[in-house]
Amino acid sequence: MQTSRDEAIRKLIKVFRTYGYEGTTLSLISKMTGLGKASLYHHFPKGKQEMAEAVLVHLYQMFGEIVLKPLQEDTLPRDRLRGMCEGLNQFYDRGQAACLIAVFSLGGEESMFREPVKRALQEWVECLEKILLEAGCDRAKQRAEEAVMQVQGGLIVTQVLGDTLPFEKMLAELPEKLLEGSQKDSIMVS
Amino acid sequence: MQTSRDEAIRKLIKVFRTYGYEGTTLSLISKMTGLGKASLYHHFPKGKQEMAEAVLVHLYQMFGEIVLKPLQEDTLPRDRLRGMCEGLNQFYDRGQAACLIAVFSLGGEESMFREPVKRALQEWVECLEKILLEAGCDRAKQRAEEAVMQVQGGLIVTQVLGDTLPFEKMLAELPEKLLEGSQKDSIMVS
DNA sequence: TTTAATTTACCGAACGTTCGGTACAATGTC
DNA sequence: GACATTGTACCGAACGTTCGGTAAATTAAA
Repeated sequence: MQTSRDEAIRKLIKVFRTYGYEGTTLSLISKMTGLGKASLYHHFPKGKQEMAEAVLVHLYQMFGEIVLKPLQEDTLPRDRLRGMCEGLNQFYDRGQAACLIAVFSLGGEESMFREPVKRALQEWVECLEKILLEAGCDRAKQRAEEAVMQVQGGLIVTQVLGDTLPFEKMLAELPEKLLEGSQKDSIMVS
Repeated sequence: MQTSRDEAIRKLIKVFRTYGYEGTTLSLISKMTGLGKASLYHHFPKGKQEMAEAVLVHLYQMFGEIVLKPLQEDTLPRDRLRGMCEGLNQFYDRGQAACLIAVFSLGGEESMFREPVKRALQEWVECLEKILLEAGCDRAKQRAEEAVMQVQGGLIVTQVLGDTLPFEKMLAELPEKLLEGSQKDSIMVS
């Protein structure tokens, strides 16, 4: 049955996000999913690595749906950015859920997730850059990168401090800040 | 004294920064330091945990010296912030070196480094906030938190993309951006 | 000042445990 | 009966840690 695997993946997401790849053990997975080793290896024959890959794919699709999709809508750039920020707040559970891009970036050169993680990050930056160019922003790529930095760092700060407020505040102001000084969407300070 | 404890710590820093706590094995440590396992236990009787703690303490002191100290100088707020950014660029090797605050934030509640890491982050935010208040900034705490987010996220982006440029650009603009709209240190846009 | 005693720094081998992974029989479901 | 799913027992490898012991430096006693 397909549900079982998808259901397992949904639970696996939390484990890998919380403990990282090396910190996630099979017994931990077994405990958190309620599945025995045999069941896990039935659904993921290649073992732990396949589980992590499945989680990565699942989150990648979710990210596209929840965060990137609002950027493709046919509305004002500012509204699209707001849509993305709402998506980010949901996707990262108000900053409480770690980003696998950050978590799986550990391990130096020999990490097996470097490339897909890098591509995902680049895609995000490019999507943002496109909107900012469209809105007439200068240094669009730099702005896009800095927005991604802000979000990634926001996740860390949130988790370390155990407070979701800074993350949500930051997200709320991100669209305005990104468009600051843009030509087609200028802000008049009262 | 052939290999001092401090010398070992200096080499341990890179290992823990690169591989995280769980990803750092004793054999890896042994290889990177050139010390046998028993020698490591001679310098750090409590083992891996003590090594990580020693690294944490060492980096904490270094951070205070290189990053926080410039904030206490007797100059203009903007110059102090510039000093901090120079310190950050050095401390994080242009964004190539991970921050243990982020790396050791993994592991959920049961992580043994949560508290010291949290305190270090709070101290950083408070130092920044003080400067921003002094400079007459509104929402000083929020600005301070967002600056820390920017730096933390910048490290992740740098390491994932393998490009130090975005991090250095971000640092270069951080002081101006932080003081934007402040009363005592306003910026005249030409 | 020689020498004996102690401490310091270091090592590889081995410990018990847990790791990720496998084999296979037993169960459930159609 | 066929096939997906699971529980149990088990594997070699790697984990963090401890062991017994060596070589050299330091200290103490003669």
